[in-house]
Amino acid sequence: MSEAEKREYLKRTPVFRGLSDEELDEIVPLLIERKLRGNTVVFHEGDTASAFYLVKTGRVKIYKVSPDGREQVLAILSDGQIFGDVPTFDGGPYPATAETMDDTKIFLIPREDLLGVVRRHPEIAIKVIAVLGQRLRQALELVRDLSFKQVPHRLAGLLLKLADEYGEETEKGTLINLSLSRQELADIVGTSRETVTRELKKMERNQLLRIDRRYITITDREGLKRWARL
Amino acid sequence: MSEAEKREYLKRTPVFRGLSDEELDEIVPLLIERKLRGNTVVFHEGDTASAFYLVKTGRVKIYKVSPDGREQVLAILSDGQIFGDVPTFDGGPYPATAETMDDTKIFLIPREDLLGVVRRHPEIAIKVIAVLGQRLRQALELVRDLSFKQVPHRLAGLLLKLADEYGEETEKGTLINLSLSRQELADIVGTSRETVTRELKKMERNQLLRIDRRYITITDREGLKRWARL
DNA sequence: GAATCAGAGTGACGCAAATCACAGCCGCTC
DNA sequence: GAGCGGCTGTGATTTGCGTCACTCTGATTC
Repeated sequence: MSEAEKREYLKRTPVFRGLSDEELDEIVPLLIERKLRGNTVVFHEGDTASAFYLVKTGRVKIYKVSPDGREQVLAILSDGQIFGDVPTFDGGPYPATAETMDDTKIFLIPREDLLGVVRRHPEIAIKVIAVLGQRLRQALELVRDLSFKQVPHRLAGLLLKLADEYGEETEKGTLINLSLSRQELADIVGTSRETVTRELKKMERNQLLRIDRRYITITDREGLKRWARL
Repeated sequence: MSEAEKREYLKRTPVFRGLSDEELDEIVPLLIERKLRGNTVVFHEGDTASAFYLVKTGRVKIYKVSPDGREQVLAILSDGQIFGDVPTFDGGPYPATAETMDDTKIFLIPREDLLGVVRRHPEIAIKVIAVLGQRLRQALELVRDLSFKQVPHRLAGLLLKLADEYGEETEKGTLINLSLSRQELADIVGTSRETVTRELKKMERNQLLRIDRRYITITDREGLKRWARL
């Protein structure tokens, strides 16, 4: 990938957006490109931070694991999104595990290099604050959902969010263009595979959506919103 | 409160710690002191941020409310701790409600004033990042607990945390020197009042602690840790 | 086309914890 | 001291959902 392309890429990124070309030229040489197969762990929760990551192509999931192996997904990241930011800046361990979901291209910037850049351009710190604030809001929304909403509502809410982010309009309704297994849906919502199956069926029976294998088409968005109690 | 006292106070605060006296002198005049009775709402979730707060005396709880009035407490803050930071820096609405638990003295700094200070002293931004990182880790721990642990373990974990933060050693064990009602404990752990009662009794029966009204003394810390599956 | 295997659907069952419904129990004030 | 209102403790009941134990489906490989 050429320098110029990398620069263009950085401009689409939440932390480096809005920097001048000269500033970006300082960052570009720090980018290290990596290709990863699907289901590759980038780092484990608890590892000490060595780098800051950016997703180029493919999807990366960030999750916590319970002692008995259950997963709670915190975020699924794709093009232009960053991860491993918190530990890079505060020096602590990664608070969750990061794993690729498909074949993926990522960039990484070694921690020390990035800290140098931020020291030289403190205005980046303001952007970082914005990103962390965003993350924190997200995390608190998850807390609210886990604490107050029951599974069917959380699931419906997830589908609506996925439709917004990855939806594609068809004559039947909004097709969620993101191939997730029942287990993956369960890990996001915080429930079991079986319950996802059952609740999806229930929604289908209520004419809210249509299921075809892994593809879900939302046919009644308003109804689904009511179902989600949103 | 005198200027000098305010300066000393700021030095004990996570964001302003480590600043020079001259820098602090710039901040001191921005501090506005407020006395609040117990159970006073400082701001509601969703309000647009007008200021940044610091706790002087008393306790402030930060929490989310469900549509039917249940509360999930995110943090209980006391001397020297700050709140309302995220929205102050990213300009969004407050992500949760803040309410005093007793008669309280707080300081506030209007948003615009604080942003001015940070613009003039970008090194504060680094501190802010550290605080947000800390908050985010905390929030993710809460997610983990809600998602993976069941109520008895969460409750035991809370007691251990309270013992660390507010504990006082006695000959009987560690007395938790913080008067919380069953309902408040329930709101922190994310359960019901009745369940807290029952689970506390269960721990008392198992010789892990002693209950005297609102005062809990932990008599077997190791046992309690095992109970918490920590 | 048989064999294999991961993912998906389904029913039965059990259990943690919420909810409901009361009955004490302090600390108030009048 | 009677009455009152906010916290507690307690049993009975309900329920949401996880778990278990299968079967079924549709790819993939031989």
